[in-house]
Amino acid sequence: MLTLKQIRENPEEVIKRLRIKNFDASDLIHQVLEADTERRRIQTETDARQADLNLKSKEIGALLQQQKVEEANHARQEVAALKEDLKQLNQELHRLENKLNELLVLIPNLPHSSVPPGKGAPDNVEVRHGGAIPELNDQALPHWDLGTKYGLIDFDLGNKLTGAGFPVFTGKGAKLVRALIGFFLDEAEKEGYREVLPPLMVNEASAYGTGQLPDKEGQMYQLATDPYYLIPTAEVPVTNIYRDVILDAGELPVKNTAYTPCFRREAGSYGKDVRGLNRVHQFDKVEIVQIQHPDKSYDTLEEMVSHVEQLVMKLGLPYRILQLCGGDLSFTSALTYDFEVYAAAQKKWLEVSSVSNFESYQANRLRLRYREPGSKKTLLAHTLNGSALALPRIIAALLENNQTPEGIKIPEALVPYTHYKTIP
RNA sequence: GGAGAAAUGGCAGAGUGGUCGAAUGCGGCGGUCUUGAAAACCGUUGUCCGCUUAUCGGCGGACCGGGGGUUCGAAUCCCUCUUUCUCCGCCA
Repeated sequence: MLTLKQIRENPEEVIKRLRIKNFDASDLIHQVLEADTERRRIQTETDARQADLNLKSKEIGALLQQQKVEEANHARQEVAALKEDLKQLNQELHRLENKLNELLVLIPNLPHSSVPPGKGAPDNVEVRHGGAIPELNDQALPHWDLGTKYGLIDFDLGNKLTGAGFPVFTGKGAKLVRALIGFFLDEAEKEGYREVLPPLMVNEASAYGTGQLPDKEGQMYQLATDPYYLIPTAEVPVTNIYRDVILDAGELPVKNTAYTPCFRREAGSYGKDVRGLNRVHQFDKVEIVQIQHPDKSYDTLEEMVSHVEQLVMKLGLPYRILQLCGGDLSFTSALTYDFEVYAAAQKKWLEVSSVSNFESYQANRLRLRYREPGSKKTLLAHTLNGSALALPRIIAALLENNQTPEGIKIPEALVPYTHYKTIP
Protein backbone atom coordinates (compact mmCIF):
# COMPACT_ATOMS: atom_id res chain seq x y z
CA MET A 1 0.00 0.00 0.00
CA LEU A 2 0.96 3.60 -0.31
CA THR A 3 2.55 5.19 2.73
CA LEU A 4 0.65 7.75 4.73
CA LYS A 5 3.54 10.07 4.10
CA GLN A 6 3.03 9.89 0.33
CA ILE A 7 -0.63 10.73 0.75
CA ARG A 8 -0.22 13.40 3.37
CA GLU A 9 2.49 15.25 1.53
CA ASN A 10 0.92 15.26 -1.88
CA PRO A 11 -2.70 14.16 -1.96
CA GLU A 12 -3.53 15.93 -5.21
CA GLU A 13 -0.58 14.35 -6.97
CA VAL A 14 -1.69 10.90 -5.80
CA ILE A 15 -5.20 11.46 -7.10
CA LYS A 16 -3.88 12.77 -10.38
CA ARG A 17 -1.56 9.86 -10.97
CA LEU A 18 -4.19 7.27 -10.12
CA ARG A 19 -6.36 8.69 -12.88
CA ILE A 20 -3.86 7.11 -15.28
CA LYS A 21 -5.07 3.80 -13.84
CA ASN A 22 -8.62 4.98 -14.41
CA PHE A 23 -9.05 5.02 -10.65
CA ASP A 24 -10.87 7.84 -8.98
CA ALA A 25 -9.19 8.10 -5.59
CA SER A 26 -10.35 11.54 -4.54
CA ASP A 27 -12.98 10.26 -2.15
CA LEU A 28 -10.69 7.68 -0.59
CA ILE A 29 -7.79 10.08 -0.24
CA HIS A 30 -9.91 12.62 1.56
CA GLN A 31 -11.23 10.00 3.91
CA VAL A 32 -7.67 8.90 4.60
CA LEU A 33 -6.52 12.44 5.35
CA GLU A 34 -9.45 12.96 7.66
CA ALA A 35 -8.95 9.70 9.51
CA ASP A 36 -5.23 10.35 9.75
CA THR A 37 -5.65 13.80 11.28
CA GLU A 38 -8.16 12.45 13.73
CA ARG A 39 -5.98 9.49 14.60
CA ARG A 40 -3.03 11.72 15.39
CA ARG A 41 -5.16 13.97 17.55
CA ILE A 42 -6.47 10.98 19.50
CA GLN A 43 -3.06 9.46 19.85
CA THR A 44 -1.54 12.64 21.25
CA GLU A 45 -4.36 12.74 23.76
CA THR A 46 -4.02 9.05 24.59
CA ASP A 47 -0.28 9.27 25.07
CA ALA A 48 -0.65 12.20 27.44
CA ARG A 49 -3.23 10.37 29.53
CA GLN A 50 -1.17 7.25 29.58
CA ALA A 51 1.81 9.26 30.79
CA ASP A 52 -0.34 10.64 33.61
CA LEU A 53 -1.45 7.18 34.58
CA ASN A 54 2.07 5.80 34.52
CA LEU A 55 3.17 8.59 36.81
CA LYS A 56 0.31 8.00 39.24
CA SER A 57 1.04 4.32 39.35
CA LYS A 58 4.60 4.98 40.33
CA GLU A 59 3.41 7.32 43.05
CA ILE A 60 1.11 4.68 44.44
CA GLY A 61 3.95 2.21 44.44
CA ALA A 62 6.16 4.64 46.32
CA LEU A 63 3.42 5.40 48.88
CA LEU A 64 2.86 1.73 49.56
CA GLN A 65 6.54 1.21 50.16
CA GLN A 66 6.42 3.93 52.74
CA GLN A 67 3.48 2.16 54.39
CA LYS A 68 1.19 5.09 53.57
CA VAL A 69 -1.76 2.91 52.82
CA GLU A 70 -4.35 5.58 53.39
CA GLU A 71 -2.86 7.94 50.83
CA ALA A 72 -2.30 5.15 48.38
CA ASN A 73 -5.97 4.17 48.51
CA HIS A 74 -6.91 7.77 47.95
CA ALA A 75 -4.69 7.93 44.87
CA ARG A 76 -6.20 4.71 43.62
CA GLN A 77 -9.62 6.33 43.59
CA GLU A 78 -8.31 9.32 41.68
CA VAL A 79 -6.96 7.07 38.99
CA ALA A 80 -10.29 5.38 38.29
CA ALA A 81 -11.64 8.24 36.18
CA LEU A 82 -8.40 8.49 34.27
CA LYS A 83 -8.58 4.82 33.43
CA GLU A 84 -12.10 5.17 32.14
CA ASP A 85 -11.05 8.01 29.81
CA LEU A 86 -8.11 6.04 28.63
CA LYS A 87 -10.24 3.04 27.81
CA GLN A 88 -12.48 5.16 25.61
CA LEU A 89 -9.54 6.83 23.94
CA ASN A 90 -7.86 3.54 23.20
CA GLN A 91 -11.00 2.15 21.65
CA GLU A 92 -11.30 5.19 19.45
CA LEU A 93 -7.65 4.94 18.51
CA HIS A 94 -8.04 1.32 17.50
CA ARG A 95 -11.11 2.12 15.49
CA LEU A 96 -9.31 4.85 13.60
CA GLU A 97 -6.25 2.75 12.98
CA ASN A 98 -8.39 -0.03 11.55
CA LYS A 99 -10.35 2.37 9.43
CA LEU A 100 -7.19 3.96 8.11
CA ASN A 101 -5.77 0.61 7.21
CA GLU A 102 -8.96 -0.50 5.50
CA LEU A 103 -8.90 2.64 3.41
CA LEU A 104 -5.22 2.42 2.50
CA VAL A 105 -5.63 -1.11 1.29
CA LEU A 106 -8.22 0.04 -1.24
CA ILE A 107 -5.83 2.47 -2.93
CA PRO A 108 -3.79 1.00 -5.79
CA ASN A 109 -0.14 1.66 -6.42
CA LEU A 110 0.82 4.79 -8.33
CA PRO A 111 1.76 4.16 -11.94
CA HIS A 112 5.25 5.14 -13.04
CA SER A 113 5.42 8.42 -14.96
CA SER A 114 6.15 6.56 -18.21
CA VAL A 115 2.92 4.54 -18.07
CA PRO A 116 0.71 5.40 -21.05
CA PRO A 117 -2.94 6.13 -20.44
CA GLY A 118 -5.49 3.65 -21.71
CA LYS A 119 -8.42 1.47 -20.87
CA GLY A 120 -7.29 -2.04 -21.63
CA ALA A 121 -5.21 -4.43 -23.68
CA PRO A 122 -5.58 -2.57 -27.02
CA ASP A 123 -3.90 0.47 -25.48
CA ASN A 124 -0.77 -1.37 -24.38
CA VAL A 125 2.34 -0.16 -26.15
CA GLU A 126 4.69 -2.48 -27.97
CA VAL A 127 8.25 -1.90 -26.84
CA ARG A 128 9.91 -4.27 -29.26
CA HIS A 129 9.49 -7.66 -30.83
CA GLY A 130 11.68 -10.48 -32.11
CA GLY A 131 11.71 -13.88 -33.72
CA ALA A 132 10.11 -14.89 -37.00
CA ILE A 133 6.51 -15.98 -37.23
CA PRO A 134 6.53 -19.40 -38.91
CA GLU A 135 4.50 -20.11 -42.02
CA LEU A 136 2.23 -23.07 -41.37
CA ASN A 137 0.08 -24.77 -43.95
CA ASP A 138 -3.67 -25.27 -43.71
CA GLN A 139 -3.29 -28.66 -42.07
CA ALA A 140 -1.52 -27.13 -39.09
CA LEU A 141 -3.14 -28.16 -35.84
CA PRO A 142 -3.69 -26.14 -32.68
CA HIS A 143 -1.81 -27.43 -29.66
CA TRP A 144 -4.80 -29.17 -28.09
CA ASP A 145 -5.05 -31.41 -31.14
CA LEU A 146 -1.28 -31.89 -31.27
CA GLY A 147 -1.25 -32.77 -27.60
CA THR A 148 -3.74 -35.54 -28.22
CA LYS A 149 -2.21 -36.67 -31.50
CA TYR A 150 1.26 -37.18 -29.99
CA GLY A 151 0.07 -38.38 -26.60
CA LEU A 152 1.48 -35.40 -24.72
CA ILE A 153 -1.51 -33.83 -23.03
CA ASP A 154 -4.74 -35.45 -21.90
CA PHE A 155 -7.45 -32.91 -21.19
CA ASP A 156 -10.22 -35.48 -20.75
CA LEU A 157 -8.23 -37.31 -18.14
CA GLY A 158 -7.76 -34.05 -16.23
CA ASN A 159 -11.52 -33.63 -16.31
CA LYS A 160 -11.95 -37.06 -14.85
CA LEU A 161 -9.38 -36.61 -12.11
CA THR A 162 -10.24 -33.09 -11.10
CA GLY A 163 -12.18 -30.89 -13.47
CA ALA A 164 -11.88 -28.48 -16.35
CA GLY A 165 -8.57 -26.63 -16.53
CA PHE A 166 -6.44 -29.37 -15.00
CA PRO A 167 -4.61 -30.97 -17.92
CA VAL A 168 -2.58 -34.12 -17.48
CA PHE A 169 0.80 -34.26 -19.21
CA THR A 170 1.92 -37.69 -20.26
CA GLY A 171 5.00 -39.32 -21.77
CA LYS A 172 7.17 -36.89 -23.70
CA GLY A 173 4.70 -34.16 -22.75
CA ALA A 174 5.45 -34.63 -19.06
CA LYS A 175 9.15 -34.78 -19.86
CA LEU A 176 8.85 -31.52 -21.80
CA VAL A 177 7.35 -29.83 -18.76
CA ARG A 178 10.19 -31.06 -16.59
CA ALA A 179 12.72 -29.99 -19.21
CA LEU A 180 11.36 -26.46 -19.36
CA ILE A 181 11.38 -26.13 -15.58
CA GLY A 182 14.99 -27.29 -15.44
CA PHE A 183 16.02 -25.01 -18.27
CA PHE A 184 14.37 -21.93 -16.75
CA LEU A 185 15.82 -22.59 -13.31
CA ASP A 186 19.31 -23.14 -14.68
CA GLU A 187 19.13 -19.93 -16.69
CA ALA A 188 18.02 -18.01 -13.61
CA GLU A 189 20.79 -19.54 -11.56
CA LYS A 190 23.34 -18.39 -14.15
CA GLU A 191 22.01 -14.86 -13.64
CA GLY A 192 22.72 -15.08 -9.91
CA TYR A 193 19.32 -16.01 -8.58
CA ARG A 194 19.14 -18.30 -5.57
CA GLU A 195 16.71 -21.16 -6.02
CA VAL A 196 13.93 -21.53 -3.47
CA LEU A 197 11.38 -24.30 -3.17
CA PRO A 198 8.62 -22.76 -1.08
CA PRO A 199 5.36 -24.08 0.35
CA LEU A 200 2.49 -24.14 -2.10
CA MET A 201 0.06 -22.96 0.54
CA VAL A 202 0.37 -19.72 2.43
CA ASN A 203 -1.37 -18.18 5.42
CA GLU A 204 -3.41 -15.01 5.42
CA ALA A 205 -0.55 -12.78 6.47
CA SER A 206 1.43 -13.81 3.40
CA ALA A 207 -1.50 -13.44 1.03
CA TYR A 208 -2.04 -10.01 2.50
CA GLY A 209 1.63 -9.08 2.29
CA THR A 210 1.85 -9.31 -1.47
CA GLY A 211 -1.60 -7.87 -2.03
CA GLN A 212 -3.65 -10.95 -2.95
CA LEU A 213 -5.79 -10.14 0.07
CA PRO A 214 -8.08 -8.39 0.47
CA ASP A 215 -8.25 -7.34 -3.16
CA LYS A 216 -8.08 -10.57 -5.13
CA GLU A 217 -9.49 -13.12 -2.75
CA GLY A 218 -11.66 -14.68 -5.44
CA GLN A 219 -8.63 -15.53 -7.52
CA MET A 220 -7.18 -17.95 -4.97
CA TYR A 221 -8.25 -21.40 -3.87
CA GLN A 222 -8.85 -21.46 -0.17
CA LEU A 223 -8.74 -24.56 1.99
CA ALA A 224 -11.93 -25.52 3.72
CA THR A 225 -10.24 -27.06 6.74
CA ASP A 226 -7.39 -24.64 7.46
CA PRO A 227 -6.88 -20.92 6.96
CA TYR A 228 -4.50 -21.42 4.03
CA TYR A 229 -4.53 -20.42 0.41
CA LEU A 230 -3.05 -22.27 -2.57
CA ILE A 231 -0.54 -19.93 -4.11
CA PRO A 232 -1.52 -18.25 -7.39
CA THR A 233 2.17 -17.55 -8.04
CA ALA A 234 5.53 -18.18 -6.36
CA GLU A 235 5.71 -14.43 -5.88
CA VAL A 236 3.59 -14.84 -2.76
CA PRO A 237 5.78 -17.16 -0.68
CA VAL A 238 9.08 -15.92 -2.12
CA THR A 239 8.42 -12.23 -1.53
CA ASN A 240 7.01 -12.96 1.92
CA ILE A 241 10.33 -14.47 2.95
CA TYR A 242 11.26 -10.85 3.52
CA ARG A 243 8.18 -9.80 5.45
CA ASP A 244 9.31 -7.88 8.57
CA VAL A 245 12.92 -7.95 7.48
CA ILE A 246 15.45 -5.12 7.60
CA LEU A 247 18.31 -5.58 5.15
CA ASP A 248 21.60 -3.74 4.94
CA ALA A 249 21.87 -1.72 1.74
CA GLY A 250 24.96 -3.80 0.91
CA GLU A 251 22.84 -6.95 0.67
CA LEU A 252 20.82 -5.51 -2.20
CA PRO A 253 19.85 -6.69 -4.70
CA VAL A 254 18.41 -9.88 -3.26
CA LYS A 255 17.64 -12.29 -6.10
CA ASN A 256 15.48 -15.37 -5.67
CA THR A 257 13.94 -17.73 -8.14
CA ALA A 258 11.41 -20.47 -7.59
CA TYR A 259 9.62 -23.11 -9.54
CA THR A 260 6.12 -23.79 -8.28
CA PRO A 261 2.81 -24.96 -9.57
CA CYS A 262 0.33 -22.09 -9.51
CA PHE A 263 -3.34 -22.36 -8.71
CA ARG A 264 -5.86 -19.89 -10.02
CA ARG A 265 -9.61 -20.01 -9.91
CA GLU A 266 -9.90 -17.70 -12.94
CA ALA A 267 -13.44 -16.95 -11.89
CA GLY A 268 -15.35 -15.02 -14.48
CA SER A 269 -13.12 -15.90 -17.41
CA TYR A 270 -15.07 -18.90 -18.66
CA GLY A 271 -15.72 -19.17 -22.34
CA LYS A 272 -13.02 -16.80 -23.48
CA ASP A 273 -9.65 -18.02 -24.69
CA VAL A 274 -9.82 -21.04 -22.47
CA ARG A 275 -9.19 -23.79 -24.97
CA GLY A 276 -6.37 -26.21 -24.37
CA LEU A 277 -3.54 -24.71 -22.40
CA ASN A 278 -4.52 -21.11 -23.00
CA ARG A 279 -6.05 -20.74 -19.56
CA VAL A 280 -5.85 -23.41 -16.88
CA HIS A 281 -6.41 -23.61 -13.12
CA GLN A 282 -3.12 -25.27 -12.32
CA PHE A 283 0.07 -24.56 -14.17
CA ASP A 284 3.81 -24.57 -13.71
CA LYS A 285 5.89 -21.44 -13.56
CA VAL A 286 9.39 -20.31 -12.72
CA GLU A 287 9.36 -16.93 -11.07
CA ILE A 288 12.18 -14.46 -10.53
CA VAL A 289 11.95 -12.05 -7.61
CA GLN A 290 14.26 -9.22 -6.67
CA ILE A 291 14.51 -6.81 -3.79
CA GLN A 292 16.37 -3.71 -4.81
CA HIS A 293 17.44 -0.26 -3.71
CA PRO A 294 14.92 2.36 -4.85
CA ASP A 295 17.58 4.17 -6.89
CA LYS A 296 18.28 1.06 -8.93
CA SER A 297 14.95 -0.68 -9.24
CA TYR A 298 14.20 0.51 -12.76
CA ASP A 299 17.60 -0.65 -14.00
CA THR A 300 16.77 -3.96 -12.39
CA LEU A 301 13.41 -4.06 -14.15
CA GLU A 302 15.17 -3.70 -17.50
CA GLU A 303 17.64 -6.39 -16.50
CA MET A 304 14.81 -8.76 -15.66
CA VAL A 305 13.05 -7.99 -18.94
CA SER A 306 16.21 -8.80 -20.82
CA HIS A 307 16.57 -12.08 -18.90
CA VAL A 308 13.07 -13.11 -19.93
CA GLU A 309 13.76 -11.98 -23.48
CA GLN A 310 16.80 -14.26 -23.60
CA LEU A 311 14.61 -17.18 -22.60
CA VAL A 312 12.05 -16.75 -25.36
CA MET A 313 14.84 -16.13 -27.86
CA LYS A 314 16.64 -19.31 -26.87
CA LEU A 315 13.39 -21.18 -27.34
CA GLY A 316 13.12 -19.64 -30.79
CA LEU A 317 9.66 -18.25 -30.20
CA PRO A 318 8.34 -15.13 -31.92
CA TYR A 319 7.63 -12.64 -29.17
CA ARG A 320 6.68 -9.09 -28.45
CA ILE A 321 7.13 -7.00 -25.34
CA LEU A 322 4.36 -4.65 -24.31
CA GLN A 323 4.33 -1.92 -21.76
CA LEU A 324 0.98 -2.07 -20.04
CA CYS A 325 -1.20 1.00 -20.14
CA GLY A 326 -2.72 2.46 -17.00
CA GLY A 327 -5.96 0.59 -17.37
CA ASP A 328 -4.31 -2.80 -17.77
CA LEU A 329 -1.77 -2.34 -14.98
CA SER A 330 -2.39 -4.48 -11.92
CA PHE A 331 -3.49 -3.02 -8.61
CA THR A 332 -0.05 -3.31 -7.01
CA SER A 333 2.22 -2.54 -9.97
CA ALA A 334 3.89 0.72 -10.89
CA LEU A 335 5.19 -0.49 -14.25
CA THR A 336 4.68 -3.79 -16.02
CA TYR A 337 6.03 -5.31 -19.20
CA ASP A 338 4.12 -8.24 -20.62
CA PHE A 339 5.72 -10.82 -22.86
CA GLU A 340 3.59 -12.50 -25.49
CA VAL A 341 4.59 -15.32 -27.79
CA TYR A 342 2.88 -16.14 -31.05
CA ALA A 343 1.08 -19.46 -31.37
CA ALA A 344 1.02 -19.88 -35.11
CA ALA A 345 -1.80 -22.40 -35.47
CA GLN A 346 -4.21 -20.48 -33.31
CA LYS A 347 -2.84 -17.31 -34.85
CA LYS A 348 -2.85 -15.73 -31.42
CA TRP A 349 -0.47 -13.86 -29.15
CA LEU A 350 -0.33 -15.55 -25.74
CA GLU A 351 0.89 -13.85 -22.59
CA VAL A 352 3.72 -15.85 -21.04
CA SER A 353 5.34 -13.40 -18.68
CA SER A 354 4.64 -10.28 -16.74
CA VAL A 355 7.57 -8.37 -15.30
CA SER A 356 6.75 -5.67 -12.78
CA ASN A 357 8.24 -3.11 -10.47
CA PHE A 358 6.10 -2.62 -7.38
CA GLU A 359 8.38 0.06 -6.02
CA SER A 360 7.67 0.35 -2.28
CA TYR A 361 4.02 -0.66 -2.49
CA GLN A 362 4.47 -4.28 -1.46
CA ALA A 363 7.41 -3.45 0.79
CA ASN A 364 5.21 -1.14 2.80
CA ARG A 365 2.72 -3.89 3.49
CA LEU A 366 5.47 -6.38 4.13
CA ARG A 367 7.44 -4.00 6.30
CA LEU A 368 10.44 -4.86 4.14
CA ARG A 369 13.11 -2.25 4.71
CA TYR A 370 16.78 -1.58 4.24
CA ARG A 371 19.35 0.57 5.98
CA GLU A 372 22.12 2.63 4.43
CA PRO A 373 25.53 1.93 5.94
CA GLY A 374 26.13 4.02 9.03
CA SER A 375 22.52 5.17 9.16
CA LYS A 376 19.93 4.26 11.72
CA LYS A 377 17.04 5.12 9.50
CA THR A 378 15.11 2.35 7.84
CA LEU A 379 13.70 2.90 4.37
CA LEU A 380 11.30 0.87 2.27
CA ALA A 381 12.96 -1.33 -0.33
CA HIS A 382 11.60 -1.91 -3.81
CA THR A 383 10.28 -5.29 -4.92
CA LEU A 384 10.13 -6.65 -8.43
CA ASN A 385 9.11 -9.90 -9.98
CA GLY A 386 8.53 -11.60 -13.26
CA SER A 387 7.61 -14.92 -14.75
CA ALA A 388 10.58 -16.61 -16.29
CA LEU A 389 8.52 -18.30 -17.54
CA ALA A 390 4.97 -19.65 -17.29
CA LEU A 391 4.88 -23.03 -18.98
CA PRO A 392 1.53 -23.88 -20.55
CA ARG A 393 1.40 -21.19 -23.18
CA ILE A 394 5.08 -21.68 -23.95
CA ILE A 395 4.26 -25.32 -24.59
CA ALA A 396 1.28 -24.31 -26.71
CA ALA A 397 3.46 -22.09 -28.90
CA LEU A 398 6.30 -24.61 -29.07
CA LEU A 399 4.00 -27.40 -30.22
CA GLU A 400 2.14 -25.29 -32.74
CA ASN A 401 5.10 -23.46 -34.23
CA ASN A 402 7.42 -26.44 -34.45
CA GLN A 403 5.05 -28.98 -35.96
CA THR A 404 6.36 -30.68 -39.08
CA PRO A 405 5.32 -33.74 -41.05
CA GLU A 406 8.05 -35.65 -39.20
CA GLY A 407 6.83 -34.57 -35.79
CA ILE A 408 7.48 -31.75 -33.38
CA LYS A 409 10.97 -30.28 -33.34
CA ILE A 410 12.48 -29.38 -29.99
CA PRO A 411 14.55 -26.18 -29.79
CA GLU A 412 18.29 -26.71 -29.50
CA ALA A 413 18.51 -25.10 -26.05
CA LEU A 414 16.03 -27.57 -24.65
CA VAL A 415 17.49 -30.81 -25.98
CA PRO A 416 19.97 -31.22 -23.09
CA TYR A 417 16.92 -31.26 -20.84
CA THR A 418 14.47 -33.34 -22.91
CA HIS A 419 17.11 -35.74 -24.21
CA TYR A 420 15.05 -36.01 -27.37
CA LYS A 421 15.13 -33.78 -30.45
CA THR A 422 11.80 -34.59 -31.94
CA ILE A 423 8.44 -35.83 -30.87
CA PRO A 424 7.62 -38.25 -33.68
C1' G B 1 -4.50 -36.88 17.65
C1' G B 2 -2.98 -37.44 23.41
C1' A B 3 0.50 -35.91 27.69
C1' G B 4 4.22 -32.54 29.30
C1' A B 5 7.84 -28.31 28.75
C1' A B 6 8.89 -23.81 26.53
C1' A B 7 8.68 -18.89 23.45
C1' U B 8 12.68 -12.49 26.33
C1' G B 9 16.85 -7.59 22.25
C1' G B 10 21.32 -9.68 16.05
C1' C B 11 22.58 -14.37 18.98
C1' A B 12 23.07 -16.84 23.82
C1' G B 13 20.71 -16.19 28.36
C1' A B 14 18.90 -13.86 33.45
C1' G B 15 14.62 -11.80 35.22
C1' U B 16 7.80 -14.52 38.96
C1' G B 17 3.86 -8.00 40.38
C1' G B 18 6.47 -1.63 40.97
C1' U B 19 12.55 1.98 40.41
C1' C B 20 12.68 -3.40 33.75
C1' G B 21 13.37 -1.38 27.26
C1' A B 22 14.82 -5.25 30.39
C1' A B 23 21.16 -8.08 34.10
C1' U B 24 25.26 -10.62 31.94
C1' G B 25 28.02 -12.71 27.87
C1' C B 26 28.88 -12.83 22.56
C1' G B 27 28.51 -10.09 18.18
C1' G B 28 28.23 -4.97 15.87
C1' C B 29 29.78 0.24 16.01
C1' G B 30 33.07 4.35 18.08
C1' G B 31 37.45 5.35 20.91
C1' U B 32 42.23 4.57 23.93
C1' C B 33 46.70 1.78 23.26
C1' U B 34 49.77 -0.06 18.66
C1' U B 35 54.15 1.15 12.95
C1' G B 36 49.64 -2.00 11.71
C1' A B 37 46.60 -5.83 13.64
C1' A B 38 45.16 -8.80 17.75
C1' A B 39 44.49 -8.64 22.94
C1' A B 40 43.08 -5.43 26.86
C1' C B 41 40.32 -1.28 28.48
C1' C B 42 36.37 2.68 27.95
C1' G B 43 31.92 4.06 25.64
C1' U B 44 27.84 2.82 22.53
C1' U B 45 24.28 -0.56 20.51
C1' G B 46 16.28 -2.53 18.82
C1' U B 47 11.65 -1.29 16.25
C1' C B 48 7.17 1.49 15.55
C1' C B 49 3.92 5.74 16.51
C1' G B 50 2.91 10.78 18.24
C1' C B 51 4.45 15.81 19.77
C1' U B 52 8.37 19.22 19.10
C1' U B 53 12.62 20.82 16.13
C1' A B 54 15.52 24.60 10.03
C1' U B 55 19.13 20.52 11.49
C1' C B 56 21.65 17.59 15.45
C1' G B 57 18.26 16.42 18.85
C1' G B 58 14.53 16.55 22.82
C1' C B 59 9.92 14.79 25.12
C1' G B 60 5.87 11.24 25.41
C1' G B 61 3.61 6.42 24.18
C1' A B 62 3.78 1.24 22.59
C1' C B 63 6.39 -3.36 21.91
C1' C B 64 9.56 -9.47 26.26
C1' G B 65 5.47 -15.16 20.20
C1' G B 66 -0.19 -13.09 18.70
C1' G B 67 -4.88 -11.60 20.93
C1' G B 68 -7.78 -10.75 25.35
C1' G B 69 -8.21 -10.28 30.84
C1' U B 70 -6.92 -9.25 36.33
C1' U B 71 -4.38 -4.92 38.81
C1' C B 72 -3.29 1.82 40.64
C1' G B 73 0.89 -0.94 38.25
C1' A B 74 2.26 -7.10 34.15
C1' A B 75 8.13 -9.75 30.75
C1' U B 76 6.28 -11.68 35.53
C1' C B 77 -0.66 -13.73 37.32
C1' C B 78 -5.20 -15.72 34.36
C1' C B 79 -7.68 -17.13 29.51
C1' U B 80 -7.00 -18.17 24.39
C1' C B 81 -4.44 -18.89 19.79
C1' U B 82 0.16 -19.94 17.22
C1' U B 83 4.90 -22.04 17.08
C1' U B 84 9.00 -25.08 19.02
C1' C B 85 10.94 -29.21 21.95
C1' U B 86 10.24 -34.18 24.63
C1' C B 87 7.25 -38.65 25.10
C1' C B 88 3.02 -41.69 23.10
C1' G B 89 -0.19 -42.83 18.87
C1' C B 90 -0.85 -42.60 13.50
C1' C B 91 1.62 -42.10 8.86
C1' A B 92 4.75 -40.79 3.57
